Amino acid sequence: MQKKEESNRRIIDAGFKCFALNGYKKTSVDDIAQSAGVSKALIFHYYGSKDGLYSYLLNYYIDTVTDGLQSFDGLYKTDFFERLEAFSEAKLRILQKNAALFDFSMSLANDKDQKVIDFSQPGSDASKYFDGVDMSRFKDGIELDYMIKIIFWCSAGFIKDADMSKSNVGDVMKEFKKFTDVLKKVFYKEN
Amino acid sequence: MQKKEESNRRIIDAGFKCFALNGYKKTSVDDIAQSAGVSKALIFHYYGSKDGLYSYLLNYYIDTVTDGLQSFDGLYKTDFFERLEAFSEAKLRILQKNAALFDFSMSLANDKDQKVIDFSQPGSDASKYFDGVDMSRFKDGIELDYMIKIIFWCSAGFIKDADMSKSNVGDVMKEFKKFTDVLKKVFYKEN
DNA sequence: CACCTTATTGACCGATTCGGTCAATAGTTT
DNA sequence: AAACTATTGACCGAATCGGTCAATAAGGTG
Repeated sequence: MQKKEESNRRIIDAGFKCFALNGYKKTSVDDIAQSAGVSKALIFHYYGSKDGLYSYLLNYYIDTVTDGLQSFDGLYKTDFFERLEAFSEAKLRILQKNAALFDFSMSLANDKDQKVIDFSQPGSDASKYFDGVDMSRFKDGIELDYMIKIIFWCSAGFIKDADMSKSNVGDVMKEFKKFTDVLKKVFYKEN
Repeated sequence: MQKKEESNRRIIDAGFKCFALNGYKKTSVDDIAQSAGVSKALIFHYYGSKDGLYSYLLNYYIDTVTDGLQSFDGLYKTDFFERLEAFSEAKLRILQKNAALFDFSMSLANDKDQKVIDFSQPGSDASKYFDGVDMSRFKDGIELDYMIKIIFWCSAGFIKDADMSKSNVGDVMKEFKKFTDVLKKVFYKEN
């Protein structure tokens, strides 16, 4: 009887989606139950309370991201774009496990509910994943900070537009590489 | 007695902010009243109902954007970046009137409430403001679509990061021009 | 088939919040 | 102080909130 696991999976997905969309306070258990296509009573049966479900989801999210990035194996790459691609792919592979995880992670920073603030970890920022990168290949005539910002705006825009649901990580990364190739071509010195 | 106008102004600001944050259904009149620092009764006294306030805000938003873009005077510019700058500045000047307007406009697309869908206009897309632009100055070796996407991702990122509250439009545009200069330098043919 | 176990639900609870009303109050002008 | 306007606290019935529980539906096993 693996019906239980599927119901549970749907509750988790719906929970991430709803909490990401409306925050802790403005999300009702009824919302999640309806989104999951499951009775409200079942959610309380599994998680005891709204708090219980939220705590579970938050830990689930933290564990997933931590585990995923712990195995990040791109730190040996010194080329900026190779590192960016490796990091983006690692992140995408994590988020692919659950499409709503990404929205949920974005919503944590905006949720003003004390319950969320108390739980929230001091955000795993991306900067530490870019230590020891070789910046000397960037063009000299253009301010480096601006190029970096442009690159990260593009990454954010790409990941936001990317349709993660229907395509696999490999395809998405192939498309992403086309953009980094353009950026590399225009931002790196010519030689 | 212009106290009335200030209270009204605060209700409008708070209304935009709250509706943008949580959508129509998940926003309570109490939320708006608290955010505006005003009693709930006053809101009903001015606007009659939650519907009434929302309709007023929606029309206010539509009128503001329509009026603002009607006077857009950059259509004669054929250079892509000059047109982009002119369009961005026009948009910024509109949004500067009310900081919450921008968030509100973004939220309209996401609000699934039927009340919002019924009211919502068919979004004033930016594409028609880029007719007749000269694309021949872009480099030949790079796919044009990718460059365009990159440029618009950067615009979105910039406008999202920009702190509209403390600085005036002129300063923000000066900073924006630094970025378009970088993009122009790397995406235009050299001559 | 009957029997047992597990998964799931509809109906319900008291408490809170919802949109909305209204008589009373505070502030300003004359 | 009288008159008027702006604003509010207290309150309404209805809806929704988080949460409970007995009943049921749905396998698995003999």
